[in-house]
Amino acid sequence: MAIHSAGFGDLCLDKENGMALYRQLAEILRTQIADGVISPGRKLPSEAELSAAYRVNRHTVRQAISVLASEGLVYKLKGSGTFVAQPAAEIDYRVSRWTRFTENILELGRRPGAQVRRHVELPAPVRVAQHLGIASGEKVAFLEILRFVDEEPFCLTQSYFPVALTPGLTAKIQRYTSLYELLEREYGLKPMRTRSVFSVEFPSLEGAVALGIPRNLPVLQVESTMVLATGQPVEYSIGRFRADRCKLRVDFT
Amino acid sequence: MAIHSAGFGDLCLDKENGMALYRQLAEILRTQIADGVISPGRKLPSEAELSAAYRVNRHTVRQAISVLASEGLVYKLKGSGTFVAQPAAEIDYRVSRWTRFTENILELGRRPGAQVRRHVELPAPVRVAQHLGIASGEKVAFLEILRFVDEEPFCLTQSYFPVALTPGLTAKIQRYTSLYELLEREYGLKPMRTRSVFSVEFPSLEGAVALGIPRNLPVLQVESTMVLATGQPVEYSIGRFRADRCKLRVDFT
DNA sequence: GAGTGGTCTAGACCACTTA
DNA sequence: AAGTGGTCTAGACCACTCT
Repeated sequence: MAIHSAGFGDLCLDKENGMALYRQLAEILRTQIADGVISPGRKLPSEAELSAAYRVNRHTVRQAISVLASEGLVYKLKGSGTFVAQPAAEIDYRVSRWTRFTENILELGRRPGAQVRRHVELPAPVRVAQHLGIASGEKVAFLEILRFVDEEPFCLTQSYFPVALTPGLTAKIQRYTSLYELLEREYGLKPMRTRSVFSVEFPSLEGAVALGIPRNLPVLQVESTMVLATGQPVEYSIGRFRADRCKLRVDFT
Repeated sequence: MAIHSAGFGDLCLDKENGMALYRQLAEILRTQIADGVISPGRKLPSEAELSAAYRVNRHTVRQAISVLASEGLVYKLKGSGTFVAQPAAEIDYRVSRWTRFTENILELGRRPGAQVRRHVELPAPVRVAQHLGIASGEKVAFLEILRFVDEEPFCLTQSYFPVALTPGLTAKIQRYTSLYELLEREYGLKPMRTRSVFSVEFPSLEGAVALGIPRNLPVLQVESTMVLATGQPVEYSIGRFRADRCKLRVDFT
């Protein structure tokens, strides 16, 4: 493949100005991406091409690209090339007492989706038991759901429910697209969010694969506790959101 | 300097098992750190030592260490060495309608601190004007404050106030340790948080230096709008928290 | 001055994708 | 089969820190 871009002479990098070559190259590429010289989804020149064009070693090129990759600005496909990431139209996701994923996304005029990856009953781990106000080891229903917006992975959620409140939950989940529709129709439960804790974490290997991001891209994690009108805890969940796709908004009304 | 650690033979890395050498080495180091074999604050063996001990090239060692560095597990000091990061005792920071930094930290039994890095009046940028409900270009007081917990950088906050509501703010700020004490005593204002937007961002160069973190470590960003009892916006702020030091908690009471 | 991490080059082999 | 990124080695020079 030929290099289409004009201006790929060799004048560009300056060995004397004190800034490392790879930083200079990263800056050039960052600017070209920002300016749309290489548009989202398009392939960057290969490492060999950049190496030749800027007259630096291929490893120096790799170092430059790795900077951009660690910021999520580009992504690499083995054997295929390095591509400019989609600008990740940001989703303004509301977190409040009553908001639920499906309605939240529909209100934004986008298509919500979900895939149940795991559904089992298990003894409550200590941490989960504490949040649910039950004895450690008591049975809980565990759900792991990967959620999509416009068919793109958006967040991976692990939820725990006391089996006492939601008997048979793991069996019924496949028949619904919305978790909260299920809770209301099958059990007459209307959980209310009572606490959310926001933090930045790096995904597990499995989580990264599910969300379609590299392990070195951080996720926005939200631990939430849901209760009934009586105050009894009904759900403890850990949601891991793709940090490049959303901001989480809380309104203190 | 001699190598103190026992067990630094050469048996460890397996070239055949398919996992890259640098990943294997990263895993070994990660485990040693987790197990306390190398305790926080202590120096890792130098790149040259690791290279010799595990019989791999120094670049392979660097690649392994860079994995850990990008997770904030270790940090490097030029000319000095690579060190295990402090486990960063996590701070449970409450975000609510009325909570303020100083009280928040005092309640946790820790020492709050602050340093005003910038205080100027300037014409409101578009974005700021929108949030404050004023005309773009109208005068606002701009404050940049670096906050500490136990003398360690904790968050960097940029705040904007309409000058009309807080005349002379930038001149008075140096006389107070708590911003909200100032607002109440000098202007009789009791701002209430009405909205917070949480996201993950990478720090600017300057921000990274102030917070004492590398640029490739993400920060937890919180954009907040504060209003008076009348509903009039009085402050728009962007706080960037060290993600390794805190979780932000919201209670929906 | 010795030791450290930071940067750059050169060359090699591999597994994977694409055609 | 050709091209791509992934990994590893070897050797070099630098600026910085420590003592």
